[in-house]
Amino acid sequence: MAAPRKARSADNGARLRLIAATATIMRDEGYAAATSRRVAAEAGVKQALVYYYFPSMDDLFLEVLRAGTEVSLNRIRDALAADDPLTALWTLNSDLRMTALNTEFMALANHRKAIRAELKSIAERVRDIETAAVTVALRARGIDLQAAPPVAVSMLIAQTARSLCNEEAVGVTLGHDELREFVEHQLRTLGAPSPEAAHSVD
Amino acid sequence: MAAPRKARSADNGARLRLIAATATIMRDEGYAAATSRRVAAEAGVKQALVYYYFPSMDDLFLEVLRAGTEVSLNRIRDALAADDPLTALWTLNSDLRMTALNTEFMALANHRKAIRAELKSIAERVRDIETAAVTVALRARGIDLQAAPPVAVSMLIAQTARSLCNEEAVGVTLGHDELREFVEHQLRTLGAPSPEAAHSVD
DNA sequence: GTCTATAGGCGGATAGAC
DNA sequence: GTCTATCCGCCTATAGAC
Repeated sequence: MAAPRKARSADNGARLRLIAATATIMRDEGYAAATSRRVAAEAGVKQALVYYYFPSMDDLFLEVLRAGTEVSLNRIRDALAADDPLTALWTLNSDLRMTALNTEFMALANHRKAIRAELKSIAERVRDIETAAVTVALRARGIDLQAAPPVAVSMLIAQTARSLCNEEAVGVTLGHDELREFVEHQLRTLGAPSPEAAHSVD
Repeated sequence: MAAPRKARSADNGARLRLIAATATIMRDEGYAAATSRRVAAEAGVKQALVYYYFPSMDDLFLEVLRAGTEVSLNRIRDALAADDPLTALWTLNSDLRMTALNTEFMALANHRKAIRAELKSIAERVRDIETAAVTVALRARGIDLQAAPPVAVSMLIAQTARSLCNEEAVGVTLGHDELREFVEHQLRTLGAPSPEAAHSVD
């Protein structure tokens, strides 16, 4: 917090470049490769500057996580405003680009308290947003919310999509076509709001 | 391969202790903490001995993975031989003990070819075993295997259980009760082999 | 099979000049 | 705000004694 945050004063964007560089290296080579020297080089600055902006490397990792959060949350909110929130949820969590970085942070979170707390907070915000969208969608389809709690349906869709991405990232694809087809079939079946339910919402 | 494998000759179990020590440290502090010095200390030997048994630290990581494989596969096979394979699959993958180590290896696999290949091979063997058990269970329940492909059902159950564990490991529990209850309700519904199906198998 | 010793490098972090 | 220079520790890996 001692380091400048929004102070766009004399800073040439080095802070932002450092955050972006760290994310890139973590994604491509793992958190262990994201050293102060490597991220500085990637950002085009000298190593000591890292410690001008961030008290320690752990703080930098935390900032990488925070920087991605608002962007992600907005993407999620936008996507879930679409016609079919259930399919949107599936597509959203099938995005392979975030997978590697997520895995790194999960691994980090297992051993660093600050990362764990931040990740928990983010995960819960995401879940709240996704569950809200699913609630609306299920209600519009006339589905009994007691029998199929929106939060459970939301998690099922999102976690399944993520699991497929995680596996794909390490080259495992056995059964993926079948599971994708199965899920997408269920989504199509639930696809359109049922007529009688549409009335009951009026 | 130059290092002794099953040579129980004059070795006091140092090799096995090194593998166990590495697993412990990876689980507790992450793969980056599993250095030759730390694992040697944990195993009660000197650092250089690590390089007598393993050409490099990466090779040691690989051996940790391999050592766990046979144990795990047997556990899985045993569990799935139970009365209710679907519930067994759910319980099996809800085991919190393996979670942290799995996460470490997933992260490692994203950046090391040898680990990735080994993990892929293991994952596919596990999937084959689990799918076989699910196939039998679904058939016994008279479920249409075209509409619900065993590999998809198997993945859905296993991956959902694992996702819950992964989240729990970082302290996220929002919605877990609802999802567990939902899944377990579905499992109960599918619980007993249906009478007519039982006949059709005769 | 296990050790001591060491080479040579990279790591986090700080002091202080500009 | 960015740099140079530096401290000091830990790392992987090897050589060679016992």
